[in-house]
Amino acid sequence: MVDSKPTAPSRRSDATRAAILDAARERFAADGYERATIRAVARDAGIDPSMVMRYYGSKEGLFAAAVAVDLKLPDLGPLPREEVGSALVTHFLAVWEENEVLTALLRVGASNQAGAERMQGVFQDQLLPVAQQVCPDPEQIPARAALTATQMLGMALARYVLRFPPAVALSRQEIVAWLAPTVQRYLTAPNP
Amino acid sequence: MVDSKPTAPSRRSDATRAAILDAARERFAADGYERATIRAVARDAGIDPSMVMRYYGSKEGLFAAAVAVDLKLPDLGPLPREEVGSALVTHFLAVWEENEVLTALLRVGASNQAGAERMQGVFQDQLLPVAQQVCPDPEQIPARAALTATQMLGMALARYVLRFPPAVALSRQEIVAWLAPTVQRYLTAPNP
DNA sequence: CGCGTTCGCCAACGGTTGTTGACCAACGGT
DNA sequence: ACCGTTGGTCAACAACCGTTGGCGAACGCG
Repeated sequence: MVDSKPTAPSRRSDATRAAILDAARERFAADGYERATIRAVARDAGIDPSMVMRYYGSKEGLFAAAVAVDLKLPDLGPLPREEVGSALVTHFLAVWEENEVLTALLRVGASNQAGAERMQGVFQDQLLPVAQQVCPDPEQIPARAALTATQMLGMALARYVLRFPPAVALSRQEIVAWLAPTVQRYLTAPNP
Repeated sequence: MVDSKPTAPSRRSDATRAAILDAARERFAADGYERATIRAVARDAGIDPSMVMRYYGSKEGLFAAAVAVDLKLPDLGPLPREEVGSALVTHFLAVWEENEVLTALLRVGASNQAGAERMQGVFQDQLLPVAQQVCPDPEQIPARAALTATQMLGMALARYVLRFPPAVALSRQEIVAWLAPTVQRYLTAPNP
C-alpha cells in the first residue's frame, strides 16, 4: 500500500501544478473570473503563463481544476432533529473560512455562466442529499434546500464578498444564534 | 410650472443619453462589469462608442450613472409590528422584478470593488433608516439590518443571478410566506 | 554514458478593450 | 443668412488578454 489512491502518476511538476492551483484560487476569489488573468496567476506561482496553458488547457480548464468544492457536509441522521440548523450553520461557517475556494466560486458564479452552473452542481450533489435526511415532505425537499441555500449564500455574500461592515463584525457564535433557527425552520418546519 | 425639477437643461441629446443608460443597465445585469463592454452598450443604443465616453467620461462613470438605485422602501411607522416582515419581503420582490438595476448592481458588486461599495451605500442610506423604525435596541440596528440584507440578497442571488431552479420555481407568495417570518425575527425579535 | 521525455522560458500572434482626437452635419440664436 | 454650439461618426492608438510554437536545459531510465 504505497499509494492511497489508485491514480498517482507522481510527476516531477506536481509542486508547480499545486502552486498554480493555489494562486488561481486566490486570484479567482479576489478578482472574479475576468479580472483574474492567467498572466497574474502565473506571476503569483512564479512561472511562465504558457505553463498554465500546458497543464490546464485553457482558462476555463484552470477554473474547473482550481474550484473543486467538497462541502464535507456531516451526516444529519444520528443528530436530534432540533439541532440540524445549528449544526449546518456552524459547519458552513467553518468550511467557508478555512479556504477561499467557496469565495472564489461565489464571486465567479455571480458573473459567469460556467461558475453559476458549477455552483448549482454543488447545491444538487451535496446540499440536496442532506436536506433529504431531515425534510418531512419529500416533494418539498428542493424548495427547502434552496431556501437554506439562500440564507447561507446571502450571509457569505454580505460577509466575505461585499464585506458589509455589520456582517463582518458579527462573531461566528452570533451568526449561528441568528441563522440556526432560520435554517432549522426552512428544513424541518411542517408548514410554510 | 413648466419644469418639475429646478435642474432641467433639456438637452437635445437626452434621448440618446437615456438609451445609453438603458442599454448599460441591461448589459451590466446580464454580463457583469468586465464583460459588459462599452462597445456592446453603444451597439445596443445604436450609436458610436465614443459617445458613451463623451457623455459619461469613462466606463466607471457610465456604471455610476446607470446603477442609481432607489429601493422606495415604505414607511414602516404606521404598520402593525407583526407585519413588517411580510411588507418588506413583498416590497423587495416587487422592486427586484420591476427593473434590472438591482440585478446589475448585485452582479457587479460581486466582482468589482466600486460595485460593492455602492451596494454598501444603498444598504446604509436606505435599509438602515427603515430598520431604525422597528428595531428594539438601537445598538443592534446595524446587525439586524445586515441580517435582513443577507436573507434578501441571498434570495435575489439564488433566484435572479445563479438561477437555482427550485428558487426560480417558487411563487412570490411562497417566498413571502417563507421569508417574512425570518425578516420579522431578524428585525423585531427581542432575543438573538 | 546516451537519449527520449519532461519542465520551463521566451517571443510572438490575433483579437479585444477603453479611450482619444480629428472631422462632418445639423441645429438655433441673432 | 451667418456662425458658434452641439450631436454624431470614423479611424486609430496603446495596452492587455488568451493562446501558441519553438528552443534550451534538466531529468531519469536503459
